[in-house]
Amino acid sequence: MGQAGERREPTMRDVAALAKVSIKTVSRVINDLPGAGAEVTDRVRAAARSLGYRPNLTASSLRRSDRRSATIGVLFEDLSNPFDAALLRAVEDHARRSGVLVLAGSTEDDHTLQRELLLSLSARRVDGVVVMAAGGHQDALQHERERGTPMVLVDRPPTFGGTDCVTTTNRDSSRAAVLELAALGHRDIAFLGDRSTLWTSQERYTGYLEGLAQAGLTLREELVRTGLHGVDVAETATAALLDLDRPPTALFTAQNLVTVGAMRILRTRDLHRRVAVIGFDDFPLADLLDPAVTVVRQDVPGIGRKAAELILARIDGDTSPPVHAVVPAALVPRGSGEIAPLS
Amino acid sequence: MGQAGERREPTMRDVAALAKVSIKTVSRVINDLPGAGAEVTDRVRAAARSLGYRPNLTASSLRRSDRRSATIGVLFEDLSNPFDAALLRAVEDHARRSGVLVLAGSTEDDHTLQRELLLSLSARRVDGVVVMAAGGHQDALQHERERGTPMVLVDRPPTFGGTDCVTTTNRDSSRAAVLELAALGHRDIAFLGDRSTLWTSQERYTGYLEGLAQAGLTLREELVRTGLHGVDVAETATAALLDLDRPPTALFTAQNLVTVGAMRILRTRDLHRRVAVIGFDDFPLADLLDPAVTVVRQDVPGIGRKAAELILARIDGDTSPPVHAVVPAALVPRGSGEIAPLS
DNA sequence: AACTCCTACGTCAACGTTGACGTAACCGGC
DNA sequence: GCCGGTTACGTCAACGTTGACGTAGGAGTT
Repeated sequence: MGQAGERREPTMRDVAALAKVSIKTVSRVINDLPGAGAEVTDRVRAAARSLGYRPNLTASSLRRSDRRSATIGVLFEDLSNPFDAALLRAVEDHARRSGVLVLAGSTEDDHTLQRELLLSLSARRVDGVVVMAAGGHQDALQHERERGTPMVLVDRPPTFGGTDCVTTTNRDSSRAAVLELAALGHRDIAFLGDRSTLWTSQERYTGYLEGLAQAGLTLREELVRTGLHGVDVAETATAALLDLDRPPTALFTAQNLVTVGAMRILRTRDLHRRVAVIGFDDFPLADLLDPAVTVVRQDVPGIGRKAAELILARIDGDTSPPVHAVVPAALVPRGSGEIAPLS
Repeated sequence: MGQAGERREPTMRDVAALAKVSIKTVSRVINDLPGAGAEVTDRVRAAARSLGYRPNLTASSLRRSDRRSATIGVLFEDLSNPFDAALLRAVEDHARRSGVLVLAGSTEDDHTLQRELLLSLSARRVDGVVVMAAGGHQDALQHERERGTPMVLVDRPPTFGGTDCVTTTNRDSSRAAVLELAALGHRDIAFLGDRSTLWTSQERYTGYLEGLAQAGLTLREELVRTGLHGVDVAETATAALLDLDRPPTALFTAQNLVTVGAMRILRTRDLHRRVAVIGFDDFPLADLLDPAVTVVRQDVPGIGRKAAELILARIDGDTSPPVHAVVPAALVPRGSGEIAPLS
């Protein structure tokens, strides 16, 4: 209520007094429930307007039997990451259309923080949560789910049962990317991945292995670099790969920031037109780089929409069996992935 | 609470019954208030844990005299825009450290939507709001502010009084950018701006005019293109500029998406190494483009921190006069802005 | 005319929590 | 043994709203 005024918020009681009706009648009018005459309805509306009455959803949800707060929690790793931000936006859009608002938080892929945020959301009695699970164990998530909180995981599936999730074709699309590179003649294809505690990293790595196998290539362990959290670390790893006696002629970078780091180093070494790159996850301006970056693009709006649909349905009491929705990703050839090896 | 269990949430009453104390004692223990003995405290804690008790912040805030919901609203234009997303993240971080969560929404620069979202936030009794005002009139914002809701505007100042805001050095930095281009010998410097209803666009345009004047250049009206909302429109406008009989040798692009559109067209016309560009707002990968893009970079974390500090202080009852904080932006020379005109 | 039914209200208690206030037990000092 | 003070509880009402239920009056039916 703050510095200006310090007035008490008008309540239904105040409206009732002004309109000379009972508080219950005000409740009926405000909620468009039957049982209020036309003339009384007008009087109540006028009184509410003149007092600047605003319904109190917290009091209402406390008392109502359904207990809805019309609010969901969204916990992603980092809301400033373009992927997370786009996903949040998609979820928010669909939620808003159902009158549901979004409490958003960044978990930093940290269990403790994720747990604290879950508790904070729970204290505010959100109707459900959409979570990008922090890597490693999911104890706090599982506990929250088992309390009955509707939950949808995005990007990464649960390690426990009974919970919906929405992911993309991590493994299949990774395999396809590697086969694409192999088809151009690349035999030394490196894998640069995010922290290997992340399910997506593991899946993409598995896809990489499958791709190599299917192409009849043998894995060179020293071409695999994981645990690359952020652009800086990815740069270092890329530099190290290029310093090998037999450096890779193509890179499969399994996360957007890793792709950026790799491109940056290739650029500084003037190898960007000679070493092929396919990245997982599209990112803004990938098409404007030199060369434009070939990526596996997730359908972010599609994932967000699906996640929103699922959580809203569960909140509405949908008790059908849990769903693992897989939204297909697509290879977007732009140039960097179409560079053939120097023979 | 959803499909699994359908159990009733345990309340303080349940905990009290199990611990064989009064409900008020449970309240004291849960809130770490004095007046509970050591043995009783242990019993209550044990009971709460065994029942899986979770405090109900909505009930608590309804009853408490301070009425805090420990939640603020954040309404930005588009949460998937990198600038907005980074700002949200900065605000969220600082709020969380004070135990405050963030209800986030995108206004799409639409008054109606902004008004609806404000009402939704108000119904949930948020403690305050941080808003990127939609262009044009600010009636709904002003009304909300006058009700006493603590409010901080970011990126754009209020058209009404008594309200804090945080902006950047739009005009000064724009002038500096134009002077930079002029110093290189550019005499035909175009201005490409976002919708001119936006205060930031106007300020940046004013800075552009000041820069021209200070450099002794005359304004060529046909080199000014505004109302460019989004990358596509910016592309069209850039193409039109380049098709002039006497096209500009330098572009000042006054918003990040506009910069992207301009770079894209310069690239397709192979003019990217001949036409200079300075953009307002940094964006991811600006340093990786060819040429790397010289930009005016806002201190986004600084803006977010300041906004969070202000709103939290106001919520805490700070009644000092309203502040217009200006967080300085910096010119980041990377290459595109250092291209001299062909003589 | 007595009846049922419906509409348009009103009254009351309860949602989960906490502020205000009450009280019994105990402590120290004289 | 009495007083004033403190500690550790408990009781009660209230925050703003709504579900359950009550009731008065009118319309329709028999």
